[in-house]
Amino acid sequence: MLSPLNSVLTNSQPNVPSFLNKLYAILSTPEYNSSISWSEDGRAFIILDHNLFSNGVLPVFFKHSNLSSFIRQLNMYDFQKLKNMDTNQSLFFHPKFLRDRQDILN
Amino acid sequence: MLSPLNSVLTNSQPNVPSFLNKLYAILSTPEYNSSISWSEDGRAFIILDHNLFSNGVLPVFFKHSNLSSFIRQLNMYDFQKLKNMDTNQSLFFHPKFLRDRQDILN
Amino acid sequence: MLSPLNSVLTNSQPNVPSFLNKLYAILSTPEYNSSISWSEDGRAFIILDHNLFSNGVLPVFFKHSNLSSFIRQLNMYDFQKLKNMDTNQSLFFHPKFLRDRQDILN
DNA sequence: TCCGTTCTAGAATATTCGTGT
DNA sequence: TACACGAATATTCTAGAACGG
Repeated sequence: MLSPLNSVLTNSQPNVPSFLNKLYAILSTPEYNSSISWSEDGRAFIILDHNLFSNGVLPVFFKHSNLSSFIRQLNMYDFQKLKNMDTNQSLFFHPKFLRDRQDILN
Repeated sequence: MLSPLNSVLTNSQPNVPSFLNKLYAILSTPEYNSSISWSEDGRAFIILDHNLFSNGVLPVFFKHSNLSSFIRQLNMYDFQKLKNMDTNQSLFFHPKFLRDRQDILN
Repeated sequence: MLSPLNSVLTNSQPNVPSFLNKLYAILSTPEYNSSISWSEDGRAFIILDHNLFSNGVLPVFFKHSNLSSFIRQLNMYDFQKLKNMDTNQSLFFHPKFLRDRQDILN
C-alpha cells in the first residue's frame, strides 16, 4: 500500500527538486486547503493557518515542523512574499509556480 | 497584460515602498474621504480631520495611530507641506505623487 | 489606571532598549509561563508553546504576532539558541540576561 | 555533491523619540 | 503647538553559513 505521501507525489516532475514537487502535492491536496491554498487566480499561494500548517502538514512531507525552515526553502527557490493590500494576507509567488502548470518547472 | 505581481497585489506597484502604495490605497477609498482626500486638482492631498484620520484610518494600514509617525514618513519621502492661507488647511505635495498616476512611482 | 502593559513594565531599566525590558516583563508574568518561561536555573528561557506565545503574548508587548520577528530581535541582542538534548526544547541564552538580575543590563 | 535543516545576519522600510527652530 | 529631520530601535523579508544525511 502506498503511503499518503507517495500517493500524492505521483505527478512529480523528474529533474525537479523534491521541495517543489512536494509543494505542488501539498497544494493539490484538498484536505490541506484550510491551512494552505492557492490564491484565487492560481498564481500564488497563501498559508492560512500557521499552526495547522506547521504541525499538521509539514511533518508529513518534511523532516521538521518549523515554518521558518519551510520559508527558508521558499526563499532558496526564489519565491517572493507579497502583501495583498486589501486582505492583508501574505502570498508567496514565483513566476513559474502556477496552479495546473506543474510541467513548466522542468 | 497585467504582470503577475499586479494581479495579486491589486494596484500595488512593485519595487515601490509599501508606504506609498498604502497612501494611494487610502486616497482611493471613498470611505476615507471625509478625513483625507486629494486636492481638487489631484496634485496634493489634505488631511481634513486629524482625529478621524489618526484613529480611523492609520491603524488599518499601519502599525500605529500616530499622526506624527505618518508625517515623519511623508517627510522621509520628500513630501512638502503647503499652507492654504484661505482655509488654513495643510496640503501635502510631491511632484510624482498624483491622482490617477500611481504608475509613475516606479 | 495603568494598562496591563505598563503595570508590568514598572521595573524597566532606563537606557536599556525596550525589547529587553519587555522580555523581562513577559518572563515575570506568571500568566504567560505556560508559553514562555525561565529555565530551571534562571540562565535561559524557553518558548514552550509557539502558537500561544505568538498569538497570546507577542501582540500585548509588540506591534506584531510573528515569532520570526521576535527571534530576529533576540539575535540582534546576541542571544544564542541552545539545544537541550534531553528534552529537545530550545533555550535562548544571553550571559547578561538572568532571572532576578534585570539590573545588570545597565 | 546536492539538498535539506537550523541558526544567525544583512538590508530595507517603519516607528518612535529627541532636538532645534 | 507645529514642523523638519537625525538617530535609535523595531519589523519584515531574504540570504549567509554551518552542519548533516
